[in-house]
Amino acid sequence: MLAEPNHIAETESDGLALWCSPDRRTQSRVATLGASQRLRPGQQLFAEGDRADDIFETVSGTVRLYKLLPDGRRQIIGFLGAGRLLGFAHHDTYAYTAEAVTVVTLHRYARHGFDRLMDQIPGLARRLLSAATDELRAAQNQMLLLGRKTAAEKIASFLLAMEADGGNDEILVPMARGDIADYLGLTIETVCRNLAKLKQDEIIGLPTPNRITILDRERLEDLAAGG
Amino acid sequence: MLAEPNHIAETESDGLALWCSPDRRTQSRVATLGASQRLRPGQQLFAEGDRADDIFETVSGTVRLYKLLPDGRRQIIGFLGAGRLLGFAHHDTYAYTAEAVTVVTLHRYARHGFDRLMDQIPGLARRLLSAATDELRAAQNQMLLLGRKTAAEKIASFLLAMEADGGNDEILVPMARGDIADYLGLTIETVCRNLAKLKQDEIIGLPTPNRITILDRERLEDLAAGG
DNA sequence: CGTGCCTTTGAAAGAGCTCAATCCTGGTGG
DNA sequence: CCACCAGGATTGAGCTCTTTCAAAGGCACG
Repeated sequence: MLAEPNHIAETESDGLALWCSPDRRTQSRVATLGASQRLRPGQQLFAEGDRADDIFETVSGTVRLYKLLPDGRRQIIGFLGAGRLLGFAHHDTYAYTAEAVTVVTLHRYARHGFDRLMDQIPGLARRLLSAATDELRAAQNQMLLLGRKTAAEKIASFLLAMEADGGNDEILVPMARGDIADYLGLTIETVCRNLAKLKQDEIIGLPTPNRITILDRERLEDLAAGG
Repeated sequence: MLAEPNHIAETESDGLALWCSPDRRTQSRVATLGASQRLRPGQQLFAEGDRADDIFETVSGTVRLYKLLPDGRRQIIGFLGAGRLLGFAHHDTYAYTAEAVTVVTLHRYARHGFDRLMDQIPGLARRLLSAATDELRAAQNQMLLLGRKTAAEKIASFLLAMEADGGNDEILVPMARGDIADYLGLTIETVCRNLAKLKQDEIIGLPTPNRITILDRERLEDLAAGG
């Protein structure tokens, strides 16, 4: 997956965080490659199998990445908040579909120009490698979750991973229950039931479907780890 | 995960495939960093949480990478055949445990020397990025498998992914049933039962537990895709 | 103030798991 | 050379967790 669901807040990003070089000339070279874009909820950035001509950087909003089986079963690979890169398959087609969850603003860069940049800017490839390594680690954690955690453990892990913003114990959940289910390898009903259970046990509060408060972090962390 | 289980044959690799540069001076610089090593089945290369001081390259044999939950549940992240890199977390500790499945020979490189190389050899970081991107794609496929495929579909997908060697329809399975189960998010018994079912349906042959022949590739592929 | 979508809750069904017994095979020792 | 043993593989039976199918609730939007 391309993201652990950290940093999914609705904050703005000034962009180009990954390749903002100390060199000012480089910056402008990057900037001229990009075009800004705005998407409504549900709109696609690209679909699995499309020719991968562009690379994207999110500026605000939340994006979901997913793969489908022929019969329509869906696995969400990751959610991306502000300031993340996507579309970075070095092959010729995208390996997954990317859609806006909320209103999304982003930059689009032509891949061929980007390739050139990698040769010209020393350290860029290395910084991207570092980012890819992080995503790989997140993907491995998600494999552990999908393969070996129970529904309750998955939900607890998800909530803790989503919680990365305000510092208080308030989690803003931009995506619908169906997205959470397809991210955790569950059904909508199982997600609902487990959230209801957590609420009933007074581990979380659920003022609205999209706002969750952590009431007992310790027990939530125990659950997430499989305690 | 670090690998789709292609290239798991017992073949030898001449090593350093990823950074064998056209520049001969570079080659020797790399070579002097490395030390050879031989492990018996079950021996560890490193454990999750160890200080990540070294990077490894497999030469022959099969390695398993896995993560554990506190109570012992295990998720195998990937199997590595000959000529693969591992230990390449750019953080200070390994994110998973690596163990020999078969007898394994490998090279060990000091990370700090490797970091220097990345700055000195143009294109090395970029080649590694390309490798990391491939592994990411494999990890995403595995997330789809773990989160959304049935047991039968998982087994079929696994067999097809393992089949990458001889060109004939013979699959050599170096790992035990328990490893397969922990790779697919199943139990040993479910793996056995589904293999037995495939055999009974004359889709595969099972002359010994570690040798599987594909009798009806078409039906196997249908199964793997969720048909 | 409908209408439709998302969420929540209930009841029944089923896929995969657990527990347990048996089978097979390769390595050992007599 | 052959019987014995240990560990992995296989098979069986019952059970559990999650899913499936179904029916309300609730909220936003027109």
